[in-house]
Amino acid sequence: MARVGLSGERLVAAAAELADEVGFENVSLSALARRFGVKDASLYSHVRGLQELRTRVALLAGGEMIDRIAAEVAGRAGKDALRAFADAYRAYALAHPGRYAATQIRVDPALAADSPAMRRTAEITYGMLRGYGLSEPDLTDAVRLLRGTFHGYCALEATGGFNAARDVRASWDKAVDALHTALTHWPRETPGPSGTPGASGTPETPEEGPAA
Amino acid sequence: MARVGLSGERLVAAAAELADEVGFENVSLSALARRFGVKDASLYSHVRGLQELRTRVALLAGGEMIDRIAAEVAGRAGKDALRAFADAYRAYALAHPGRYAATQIRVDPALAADSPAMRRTAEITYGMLRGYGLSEPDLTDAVRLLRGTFHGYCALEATGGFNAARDVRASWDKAVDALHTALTHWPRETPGPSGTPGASGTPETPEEGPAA
DNA sequence: CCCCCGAACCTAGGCCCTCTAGGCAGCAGC
DNA sequence: GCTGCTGCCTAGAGGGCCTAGGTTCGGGGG
Repeated sequence: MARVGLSGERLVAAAAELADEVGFENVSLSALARRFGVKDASLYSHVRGLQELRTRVALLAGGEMIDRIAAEVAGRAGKDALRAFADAYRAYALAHPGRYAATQIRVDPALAADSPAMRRTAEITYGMLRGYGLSEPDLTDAVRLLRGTFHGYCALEATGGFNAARDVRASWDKAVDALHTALTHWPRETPGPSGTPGASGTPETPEEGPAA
Repeated sequence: MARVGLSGERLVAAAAELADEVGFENVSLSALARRFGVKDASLYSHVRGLQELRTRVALLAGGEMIDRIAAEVAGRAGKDALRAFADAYRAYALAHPGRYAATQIRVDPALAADSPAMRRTAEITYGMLRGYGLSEPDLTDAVRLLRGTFHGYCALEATGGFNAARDVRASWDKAVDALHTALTHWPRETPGPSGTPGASGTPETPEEGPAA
């Protein structure tokens, strides 16, 4: 039979495309094999199974996403950087819903920890926040707030959670503005009576990026 | 054979429990039937299929969730109400991960629109924001920001997205504080040159709740 | 009390999916 | 041209969703 020239990379790339078309949870090895004109059992020489395929798509998408974000954030600071980050994030999530969904799966922390995408994401996120003059643990708290808001907003928008007539893009701009004011007026530790312990230590393990 | 006494309600309730145990995406009709000591084909007299089961679990969970939230928010206003809402939201999401995941699936908008849970969620959310003195379209924008942040934060926490050593609960408190300051310093329309149209009309279709 | 009828549960089977075991054929190097 | 690796194959087990049609249980009317 004519050899198609399968490889792990080609499978992962095709799976990412398929995910954007039919949804991440609907990518199946069968469908992927069909797309290559090949039997599903043939894929197992290149990919250990569905799970490995999924995590490889997740890492691919995480890398793509942080590259786009980094390109937009580069050279900007403060509110400009925040807006660039936010818009690039949302643009990727909307343009590549399947890949974006992939970035949200649970991945073996050890495997994720030494993925370059994660390291880059952490660097860029923390770097973007440096202009706001926060220090640990507020930095980590702010990163979590941003990641949560960006993800939740895009997830709700993608699943049709926003039904009101209001334009989503305009709402998004306002949300980013609101996050900016939240960051500039960040609730500092007011040393009240018996304040929280709040270990203001070193960065330790930085918060990671979308490819969790 | 001994009749087990199946019914749509019992199936949905059991599916919700199963979802909390094994994850929402892992509830299968087969597993549900097994749990009742019954063949999977027997479930089709009570439930049209997997999809209907899922959306019924989603509506159940949405109702439970907004009930808990309403109980906590009742009698509070301003920042107290926000904190009560947020904490009840997160508590439900962490205590019932499967049910919570169910609330995030895409549901037929027509079906969702006349679900009492959705109406209640919209009422309570908008009511909670009334103290911040916002008017449309800022109200809708603020609702979207809150929903996005709450959902994204809980989703990331649930899927293990927060790896840093920082206590998540403390981060959450800070995030809610930050949202409060964002709401109190909400970016108003500064009528600059050629400002956005910004139809400041009536509430129209209010934003709906977690049971999207 | 009995019968009867509808509902509750069953078996059988089709289709799709994942994954394993083992076979054959095309391409590289000798 | 031969050899051997490996890319792709067939065969098959196991599970999930769902339909069609059979059987038996339980309650209500005669």
